[in-house]
Amino acid sequence: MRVSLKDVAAHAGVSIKTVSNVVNNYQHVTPAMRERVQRSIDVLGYRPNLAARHLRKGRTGMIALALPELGNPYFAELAAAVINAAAAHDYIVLLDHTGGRREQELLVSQGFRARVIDGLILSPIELETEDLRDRAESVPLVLLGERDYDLPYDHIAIDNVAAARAAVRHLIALGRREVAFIGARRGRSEPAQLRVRGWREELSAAGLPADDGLVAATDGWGHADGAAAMTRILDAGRRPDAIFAYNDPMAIGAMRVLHQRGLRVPEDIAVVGFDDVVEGHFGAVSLTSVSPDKEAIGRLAVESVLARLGGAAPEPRRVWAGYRLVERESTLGREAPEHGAQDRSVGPRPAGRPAP
Amino acid sequence: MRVSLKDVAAHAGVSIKTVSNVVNNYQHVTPAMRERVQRSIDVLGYRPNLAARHLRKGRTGMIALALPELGNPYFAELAAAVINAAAAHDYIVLLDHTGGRREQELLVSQGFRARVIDGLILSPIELETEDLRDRAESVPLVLLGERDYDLPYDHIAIDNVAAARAAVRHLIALGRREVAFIGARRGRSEPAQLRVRGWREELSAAGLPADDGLVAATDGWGHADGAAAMTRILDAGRRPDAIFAYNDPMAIGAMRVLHQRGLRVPEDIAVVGFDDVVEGHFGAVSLTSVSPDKEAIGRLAVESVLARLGGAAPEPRRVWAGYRLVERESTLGREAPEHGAQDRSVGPRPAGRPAP
DNA sequence: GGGCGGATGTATAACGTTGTAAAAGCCGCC
DNA sequence: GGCGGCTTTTACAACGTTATACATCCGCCC
Repeated sequence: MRVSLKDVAAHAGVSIKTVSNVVNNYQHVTPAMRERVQRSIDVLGYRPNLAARHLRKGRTGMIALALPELGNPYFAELAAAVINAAAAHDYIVLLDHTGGRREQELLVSQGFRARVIDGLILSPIELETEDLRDRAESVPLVLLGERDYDLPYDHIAIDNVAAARAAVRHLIALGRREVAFIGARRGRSEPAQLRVRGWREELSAAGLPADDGLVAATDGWGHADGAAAMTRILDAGRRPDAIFAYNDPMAIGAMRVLHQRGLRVPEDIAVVGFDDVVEGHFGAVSLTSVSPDKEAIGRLAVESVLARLGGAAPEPRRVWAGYRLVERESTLGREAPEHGAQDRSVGPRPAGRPAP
Repeated sequence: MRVSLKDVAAHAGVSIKTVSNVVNNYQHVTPAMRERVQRSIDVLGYRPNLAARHLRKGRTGMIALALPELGNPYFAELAAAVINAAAAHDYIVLLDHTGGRREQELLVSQGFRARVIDGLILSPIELETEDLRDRAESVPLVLLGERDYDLPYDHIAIDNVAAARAAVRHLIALGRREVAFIGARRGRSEPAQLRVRGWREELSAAGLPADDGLVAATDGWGHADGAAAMTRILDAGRRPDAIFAYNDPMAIGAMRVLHQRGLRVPEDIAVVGFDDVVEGHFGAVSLTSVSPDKEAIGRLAVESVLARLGGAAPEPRRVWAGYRLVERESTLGREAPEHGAQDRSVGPRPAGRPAP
């Protein structure tokens, strides 16, 4: 059986609490005593029982991170960032995936999946404001991502409208005049709304068309959805000279269709994605993309959750992490594609802390 | 504060244990009593404290899954499979990433990262047999992946040698005569060894060259490593007519280099990857790949861990999950690339349970 | 030398749950 | 009516930890 404080105490000939004091680095322990106890700890191979500690302290040392899906590399990279940030605070992350389904998101937000957690970081897709309004759950919640809620929860995101505008501005600066948007989700009120808005605003500001025929709604947000949307646009007879996609997988799916139709990227059609996932760096044509500062998002999310532990209730705040537009071959201007070229950054890097 | 069994008991006018019995669906509770207690539970909104339950029962209901990295979509998809399989047994998964570094893997295998778990599923990269031999940790361990250990732990994997042979056989059947291997890790004894062996065996069996000049060792296993390896092969003056890569990201990195050098896939060089990640389906040239049955691997891993809980110690076993070779454009034969073509399966689907 | 205060160690009671054993209630039967 | 055998409920003791309050020790000052 596992060795407990009691065993160590017996072995060292001291009280249980003294051992506990050593384990917890309590200040008033003589060096001699500390060493003596430590020796017993080492000999017996004592390791604290976290369940007991949790019970006693009322905290578990774990936070949950609920993402739509792990298959999307953006979320996988984000998860890695959160895990690292949490580890820096001696916190463990419990990962959950909702599939972006409202039902699952609701379940998670109400704590049914994991009732062992001190806090929850949730990246919702379909969840509506009302779903969260009557959340009868005391576990602190921090929201992530593009959805825009008017609710008393911390929300970490990049400025999606500004980022989308930067992407479209870049396309316009290249001389593109007909910029299609791929990926506003079909039949949903909110998601992708901010990126569509940025797209529309920037085009309007430049006096360019932003009609509905240029927006391709989709059911999901994967490669296949991007490919389907691109197919639909072309089959409808439109020939945009630029694409702005909701995320990188959709952009990549769209580029495959363009390739198959014999359209050249970027000569015939320039493409910009969103998320800057590694996959986009290594296609036959590398992908220009909006690159959110994932490290910052992860760090800020963890800090926000932890700041609300133990009943502390700071004013809810919206935190903006940084982003930048990374230009690659899919939007190259006149110059020939150059292998090994440095990434160039463009556009604002607002709020949050500066990226490393 | 949160409501406990005691509060419910007081509210319902019964003993604590009776409430506990209701919560746990204990058999001998009269319907009347059950309803009365249930009503109090509902009114007060009672939810069990898992920390206390864990302390009492000695189990936590959590298993850890330690993977090299989440950024690789194969591992992300595998993680999703494990999470689902665990959920089916009311188990929660705690995800950890080791970066494939021996030090981290050692730490995880010895339970230093998370000491709250009932079991551990570990996918090692650098860990050596000796590292595990003197593991002084009572938490059940199940191994995943290509490494081949002679140790008393369950090991879930596909038959890497056979799978590699199937991939190379496919290339040979297409008439390819010079098949390079990308991705044997540099300076390591074991990893990728099985896939290299399968590659070598199949080539030898066909009387084709399998010399060291056709093997490109790499430091990592990402896109960039694949690209670098491909560059090195070409710069060394070799002109293989086929590539077998350790995994899909490396294959994709290699294909980008081929594209930049003006070599056509599959006409000049056919490419086969390993893992069948979604990303490979949507490149300009879609990627033929060995597709392990990730669902089965996840399910088998969870079942193996859970079977060892509570001191049960079944005979250690090696379990083989199924796989198949999915042909796509990167190895198309004479036919022109055909959009929307059905995936074709080739090769064995051994052991494990059949895939759905 | 008695008292005082800070530093150090200890006994005990929680935290919320479940297993054990015993008590209480119920039934039919002699 | 009492008794055995069942079902249902209860009391109590763990599980391993930490917080609280108290006991002890030491040196120091008046």
